Amino acid sequence: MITSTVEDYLKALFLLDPNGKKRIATGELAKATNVTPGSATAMIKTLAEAGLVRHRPHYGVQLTTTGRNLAVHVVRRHRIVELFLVKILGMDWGEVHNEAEKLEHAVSNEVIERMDALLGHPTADPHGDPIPNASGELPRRSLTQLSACNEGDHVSVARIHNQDTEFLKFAEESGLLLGAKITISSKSEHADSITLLSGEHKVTLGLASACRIEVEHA
Amino acid sequence: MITSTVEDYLKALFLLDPNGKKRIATGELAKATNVTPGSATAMIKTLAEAGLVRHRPHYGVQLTTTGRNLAVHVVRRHRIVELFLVKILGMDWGEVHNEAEKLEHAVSNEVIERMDALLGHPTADPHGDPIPNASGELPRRSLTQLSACNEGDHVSVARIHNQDTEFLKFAEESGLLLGAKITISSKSEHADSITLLSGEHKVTLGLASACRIEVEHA
DNA sequence: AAGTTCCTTTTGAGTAATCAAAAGTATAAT
DNA sequence: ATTATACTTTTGATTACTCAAAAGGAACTT
Repeated sequence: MITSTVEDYLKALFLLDPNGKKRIATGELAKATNVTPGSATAMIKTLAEAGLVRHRPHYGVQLTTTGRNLAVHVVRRHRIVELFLVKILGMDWGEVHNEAEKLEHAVSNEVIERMDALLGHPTADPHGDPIPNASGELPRRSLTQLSACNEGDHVSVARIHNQDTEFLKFAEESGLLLGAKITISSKSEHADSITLLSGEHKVTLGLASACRIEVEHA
Repeated sequence: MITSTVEDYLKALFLLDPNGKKRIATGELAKATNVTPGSATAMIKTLAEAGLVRHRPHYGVQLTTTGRNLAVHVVRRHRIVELFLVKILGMDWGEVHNEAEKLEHAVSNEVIERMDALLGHPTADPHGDPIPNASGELPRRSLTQLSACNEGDHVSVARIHNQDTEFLKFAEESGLLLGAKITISSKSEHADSITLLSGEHKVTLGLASACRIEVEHA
């Protein structure tokens, strides 16, 4: 039986490495799923027995094709639900992540496909995260991390890689909404910061935050 | 912690006796929740310790005010979700019950209140079952069981008390949809059946089925 | 090569739920 | 008043998780 706990572990593995190339450390998985390393080891064993992951002790773990397929559909459900909550129910994009964490395990395929149709088969959720299609394929976009942009670049915000409600509130107040057109006014590796103009707003971000924002060149 | 299993037991108790007057037998509860009597006994103990039910061994169990309050909100979530699935996502009314069984434990208050508003604060779900309001009060309607109607009565279908997908499909095909205007053409206690006219359709029902349909006099 | 550190795995124990089957209780029937 | 029946409760075991803490393995430093 695929419990919702199992779905959470699979999803975590997928999000830690969407391409399925790396080996994931037990501790990394434990951190991502908010359990102790011992719990992660135990679950990895269960997943390996079910053929959902490959595991070599003290080396690392990796999704199998079956495991990846399940994981990608959990992510699809999560992201469609998020978009649905924002677009149809009018919820705040900062609140919907936690809500979707629960719903992703409860909604059926039928409901997801109907939401998908109602939303016009979207390719990205309210944070700009790509929505896998019904066959489990991820749409490809060529995005750049904001931290990699240079002075004078004109770009638009395409993805905000941070589920923290407080950060999202800050982003919103700074005019860093999805699709916002911004100009890089200065960048300093030494000061570890980047300053940009977004409409009326002048915002300075640390590079650690800036690398969680992805942009599209105009 | 109120687990979704606890919610299911509370909901079952509520549905077995919405007014909270009767004492419910362990076996009845076990049947309603699809567990063995032993499991029900164990859970009753847990619920009693949490102050959600009153229990006297070998006598019966009853919701406390706290328990009833939780239960009524589970029912509210269930029925709003059902209506939402039919009205907004266009699903078949026969399919939505099982879907809602899962979602009732996963949707937050916030989502429910938004769905409620989107639906225009409805008072009944797709089966005609009353939707408790946000304070937990059930709307009152004076309905009659179809089985209690007499020859010549003109009534309209107001509630279908049966969650079985097959029965609902049959009802739909027989023109027994919510709001349908029907005329009782004959009734026989001996034959245990009632015959009615619904538009073009002439339908004969056993009284056992007929008492699961409630109607409103015109 | 030995030691230290960091990470992973194992072990033992707990919680929340389940079932099957044994034991107990209440009611109704003789 | 005893017995039969029908239901309820208890008991013991199982599953799917969880954690804390002990034990083990890999790799880097000296």
